[in-house]
Amino acid sequence: MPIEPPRPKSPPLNALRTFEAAARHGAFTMAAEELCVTPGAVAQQIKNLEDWVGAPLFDRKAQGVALTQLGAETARDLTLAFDQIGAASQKLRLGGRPSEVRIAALPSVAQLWLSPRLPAIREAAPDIAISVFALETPPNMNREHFDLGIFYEPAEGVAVEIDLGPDEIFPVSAPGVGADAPRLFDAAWVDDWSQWSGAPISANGPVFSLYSLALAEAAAGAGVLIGHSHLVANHLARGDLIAIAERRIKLDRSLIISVAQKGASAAQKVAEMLEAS
Amino acid sequence: MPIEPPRPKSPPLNALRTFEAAARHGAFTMAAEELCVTPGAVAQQIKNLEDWVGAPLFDRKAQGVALTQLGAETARDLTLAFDQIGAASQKLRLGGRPSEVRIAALPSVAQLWLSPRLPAIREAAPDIAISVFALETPPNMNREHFDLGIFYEPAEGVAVEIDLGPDEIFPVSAPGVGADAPRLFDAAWVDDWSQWSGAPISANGPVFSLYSLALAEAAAGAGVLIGHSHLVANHLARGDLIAIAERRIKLDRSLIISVAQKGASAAQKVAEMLEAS
DNA sequence: AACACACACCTAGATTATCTAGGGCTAGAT
DNA sequence: ATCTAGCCCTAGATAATCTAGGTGTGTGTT
Repeated sequence: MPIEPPRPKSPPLNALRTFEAAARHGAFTMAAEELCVTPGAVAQQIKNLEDWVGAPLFDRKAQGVALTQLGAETARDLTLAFDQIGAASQKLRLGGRPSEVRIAALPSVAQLWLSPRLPAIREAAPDIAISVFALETPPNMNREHFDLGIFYEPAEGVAVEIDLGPDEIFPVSAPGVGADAPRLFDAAWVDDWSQWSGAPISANGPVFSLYSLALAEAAAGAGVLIGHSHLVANHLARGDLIAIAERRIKLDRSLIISVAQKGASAAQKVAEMLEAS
Repeated sequence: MPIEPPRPKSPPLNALRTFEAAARHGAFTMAAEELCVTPGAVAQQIKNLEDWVGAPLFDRKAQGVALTQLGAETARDLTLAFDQIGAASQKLRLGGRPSEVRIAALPSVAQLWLSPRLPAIREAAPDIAISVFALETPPNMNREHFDLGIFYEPAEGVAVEIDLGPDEIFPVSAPGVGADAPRLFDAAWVDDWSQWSGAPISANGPVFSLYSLALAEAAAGAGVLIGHSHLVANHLARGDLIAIAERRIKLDRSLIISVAQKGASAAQKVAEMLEAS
């Protein structure tokens, strides 16, 4: 029997991916967030890779990390390579389920802007299966497999961006609730009141971790909330809420639909229907 | 506390690598060999990936497998991407240990051709650490991390190839051993006698799984062996063995030094020293 | 026609690789 | 001075991956 001599082992693939993410973000914690693991796991993977390489890839600076020269030189190559793998696996997924469209959106956008528009789209294109994922931060479309993103900031690695107009804020409340009612706050947008009034206002009223919760409370007459134009349009149209001041502040950001791939017909179709609605 | 919604999982990286290898070879068994795992493991990984994709990537043909259209379209992209990753991790390894040179060679070549030349090289370049791996088949230099390969066939993914001249075969034996002594055979080259004589000769004498073993036996007077020019040169020069016939057959292959990367200075240096010796 | 062969599939059990949890450290911010 | 953010470490738990051995199906050989 011919003996098969042991071959030297290949580099650990997952460690390379982890390293790439850490290098791109410049911090283990953020890489961990992207990869949905704990920072400790990232540290371990990078240590693995450094052992395999035989040299450090990051300088540990006690306050964050910094790439060594070797690490920086390789990180760019790896980013390109993993982007390519991401694109290839997107292609695979699209090939396997051509009529599935995955939408990533801010939780509030998903619930208050996207959700009301979905029934019409499902009716117009019943063959398209639409999945919605609520995400706090826009995904990197080269890595995470979404077809559409709807956020107030552009996502990374995107083919097409559709601007749905700027975000305007103004106070809203249920009809009959006075301007002296308690101020409601959203945990992610605690500065809304400050931005609208131009003066610092601390969150001394009820705070909600979901904007849609705060909005529901406002509609129930619990107080005054800063409305975001795209998100309160439906309530205003129905009369559940009314604007209680003339002043509207146009924020320096728009609601943006990001389309991951130009060729994906189903996703493109859904994006166009969303834009038109 | 803000809830972190679960994100859809990325594609399994190792499954992609396995798929790429299987697609490149067109067979699970060969992919398994390249990846140093059992064929069952390959089948499982590919099944994993097919489950993730939601569509088959291979048509199982009972005698081997064939790529589906979707599989074929993606395989090329993945090959490029993994080549890029291979290059990047080569770079990492070279950056970490710039003076290490890994040589892959046929076992017989490693022992009979390379080994005698190493002491001089180590002396001429003592700062270079040379590792030698005996491999039955040439590696794909894009994937497995060798700097030099020495085989009778070119390796894949190679930057430079140095031809050391054709392989010539002729019978050799210890001095005083007649042409009527038993014929010795090497398991991997059982056809040597047939090729030299031009007539089929079955392996009816002692067979050795390593050519260097057969050669040692021949030198000890156990019989006549077909000598390969590069591998018996040392024994001929020392007089341990002599050619017992005028007839030399020039085989349609050369001993080739493959250099993985043009830039790798240490590897290039070693290759040049080997060529010159 | 009967046989062995090559190839891939499946399942269960074992083995690794990987992750989480919790505690410690350092430097900059409050 | 204390707090916070970010990274390190270790041990134990979890999940991914591999091996082993048996099955089925075409192909080539006797």
